[in-house]
Amino acid sequence: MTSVLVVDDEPQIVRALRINLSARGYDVMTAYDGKSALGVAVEGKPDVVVLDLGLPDLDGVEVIAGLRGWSSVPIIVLSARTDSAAKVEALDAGADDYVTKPFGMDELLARLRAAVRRGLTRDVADPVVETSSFVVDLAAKKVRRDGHEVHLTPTEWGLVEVLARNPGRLVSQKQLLREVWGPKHLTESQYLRVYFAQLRRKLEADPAHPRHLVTEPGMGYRFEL
Amino acid sequence: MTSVLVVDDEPQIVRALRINLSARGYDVMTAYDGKSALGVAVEGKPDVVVLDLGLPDLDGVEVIAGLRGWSSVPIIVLSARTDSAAKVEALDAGADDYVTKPFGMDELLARLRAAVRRGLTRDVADPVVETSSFVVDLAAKKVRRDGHEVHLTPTEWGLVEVLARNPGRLVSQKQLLREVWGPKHLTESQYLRVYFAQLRRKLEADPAHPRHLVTEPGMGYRFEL
DNA sequence: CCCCGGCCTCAAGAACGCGTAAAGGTCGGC
DNA sequence: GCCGACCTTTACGCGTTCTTGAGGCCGGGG
Repeated sequence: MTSVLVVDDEPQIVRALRINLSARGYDVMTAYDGKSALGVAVEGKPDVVVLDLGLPDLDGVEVIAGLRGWSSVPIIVLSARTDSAAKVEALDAGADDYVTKPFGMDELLARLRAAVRRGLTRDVADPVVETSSFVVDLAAKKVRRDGHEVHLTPTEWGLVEVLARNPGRLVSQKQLLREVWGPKHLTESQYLRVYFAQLRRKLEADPAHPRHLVTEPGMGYRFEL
Repeated sequence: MTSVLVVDDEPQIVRALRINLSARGYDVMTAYDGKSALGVAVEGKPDVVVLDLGLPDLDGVEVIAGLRGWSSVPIIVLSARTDSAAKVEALDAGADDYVTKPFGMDELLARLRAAVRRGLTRDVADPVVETSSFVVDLAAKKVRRDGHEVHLTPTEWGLVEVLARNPGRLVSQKQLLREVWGPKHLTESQYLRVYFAQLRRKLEADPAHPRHLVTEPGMGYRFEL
């Protein structure tokens, strides 16, 4: 599911976007000021950010810079300012697109699709992730170990998929919970413990000392190749 | 040098763009209709395409489709049509941006820079901050020293993350406490001393004389590269 | 000279998060 | 209605991490 972070201090705009985006199958996160936006972005790893420039706490350019410091997520800027100086500033700070308010929802959605499409083409790398003891085929949704196929339940596969798409990276508990169980179960970290135990029994040579499905206590999990 | 393909059937627009782009160091190619545009694109492999939609021979969407068949080069569409249907159509066909005529040259150039930037950063590595004795990978949340990975606890990582995102800059005690422990612990500067001692033991060659995790007495801490 | 504020170090108990097992609960197929 | 597969929930032992207090060091000011 594609996730969108909407940042705006006007509740009615956030509400309108949430309704429209949710109806089209996007997973919507929201923030009402710049600092919390940065926090949510770190936690949730959205696929695209819709950012209003008139935030109460931080200047829009600062928010863009804060995101660009560590992420290349597409950023679509919303603003009431129509002068080109504002557009140039935002785009040169690292924004991907600039839409002036009032905006047409159709157009925004189209620009959002364009931004997401670009973001995706970046990591359509080889759909097979391989470790020393098992192989994950992301396209076929299959896992093989010693030549034999290992049967995974839907939830187990969901976890493996998210991890295999971020090999070597630390994936936060919240991101796993959001992508596998949905945004309403962000605190059910016990699920993760139960399922990681199962996955290790199925995939690790020594489940008590996992080499590939690694826990980073207090932070998340990591898929080591 | 960055190369731009300008496609428009109005000579004065092509001329204006050629002058402006050349003056800014771009290598400019031109075409006046859709078919030759596709030919020039194949021959010249431009880094970005500026495409007018009102071409004499082909519909704009066809040109976009023709390019997208083999290339993921960024496409910026120019058009006199302001209705959202036209924008949606072009963007969904694979365009990256849509600018309505008449357009401001500053804005077009900024959107062009944004498009080129995206094209370049397509597959760069994770953002890493590097010092002479250790390496911080912000996306993977990893720290390596002498090739070996160093394990950090969540609090330790929180500090390193804030510092690494502000390399060389002085970060006040309050900012560190607020970002790692939250706004209710702004006076617990002892936490910082304890954790900086731990981090120096883990990361510095000579923990008693830190070179990278530097204390600025009475003010805060600084991450020296 | 001594005092004091700010810093570093060390250590120990409390609090937290993890892994594991096993017991309910739900759903669809037979 | 029964059964199996899967998901959710509870409970508990254990290791790690966080917090907290005490003591020592250093430099500036009285």
